[in-house]
Amino acid sequence: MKLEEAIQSNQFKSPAQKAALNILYTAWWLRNITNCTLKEFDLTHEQYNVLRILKGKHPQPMCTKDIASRVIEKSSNVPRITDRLVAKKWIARCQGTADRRETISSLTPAGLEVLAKATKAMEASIGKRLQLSDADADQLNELLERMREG
Amino acid sequence: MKLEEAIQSNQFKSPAQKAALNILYTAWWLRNITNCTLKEFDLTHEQYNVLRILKGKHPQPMCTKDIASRVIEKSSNVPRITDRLVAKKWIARCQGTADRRETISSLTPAGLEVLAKATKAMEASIGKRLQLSDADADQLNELLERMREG
DNA sequence: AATAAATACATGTACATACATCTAAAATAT
DNA sequence: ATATTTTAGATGTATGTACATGTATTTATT
Repeated sequence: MKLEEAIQSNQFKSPAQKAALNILYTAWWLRNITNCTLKEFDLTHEQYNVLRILKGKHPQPMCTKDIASRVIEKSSNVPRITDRLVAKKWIARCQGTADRRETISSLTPAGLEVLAKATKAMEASIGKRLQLSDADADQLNELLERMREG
Repeated sequence: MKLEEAIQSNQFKSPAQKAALNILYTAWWLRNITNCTLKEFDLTHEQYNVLRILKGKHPQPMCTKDIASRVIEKSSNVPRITDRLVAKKWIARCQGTADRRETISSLTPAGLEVLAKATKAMEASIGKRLQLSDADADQLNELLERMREG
């Protein structure tokens, strides 16, 4: 859907302002697709992201600060997201031994399993909905990074 | 900041997957700038957006459904956002007369005033932080819309 | 060693999202 | 005219964001 249709407006102050709205709308569109896909696994977009981050170091555990440095939304409250993953027994948490201020999290076997299933579903759904050639994606990445240079 | 630095990772499955993460991160970056700018006006990004939508029809009022059709995040709970704007006396609400199911909102003079000040601050802050030529912005808009075609 | 500063993270609050359910009113069907 | 369906939006709950503050622990200072 065109942005103009999506937000019922075609009055933009500049191409850059339209691009800003377009990015915000596209981010919502992406989150919506992923949340729909993840719902059957009782996972939210953010919880899935934390599981993926933990997978990146698995079988090594990670402290909360390291997880936080890898999440996309930098104001995420990681302790609360991990609370919910602990409640579902997908991660295990304990106090750090070297530094006892740290809280150490690691994937459980059940966590690994749900992550594998969810990732498979995500790839199928993203592969279907997100039609973008490698060349276009590269160009998009370059423009986004140029935008944030300011 | 490059995406790789921002999320401490350079392991992307494809350019398209990187683009998806890049859009989510850039959306957070944009919301962060706007929230910082709007804070001195006691406005959030979403409240500001609703004020702007109302301005588009002002001095005509709008019903909740029409506002909802214009917001960027399509799962926004518009009645609750307008609740807060009413509490700050920036919009006035009443029941519709032609269709009594509708709730009609309109900007108050104080709402118009805060919106004008906030818009000025937003333009200054966006103008400074968002360096993107018209040609780049046009290309970005085209790529984002192509991405959502799927 | 004792004190001060910095760090890791838990916790509290206000606001927003995502989604389900409820109520009143309008539109439609019978 | 009455009953049914649809629509507008209010409301409830769980989750997440944004940000401030509190607490335990470690590091740095004196």
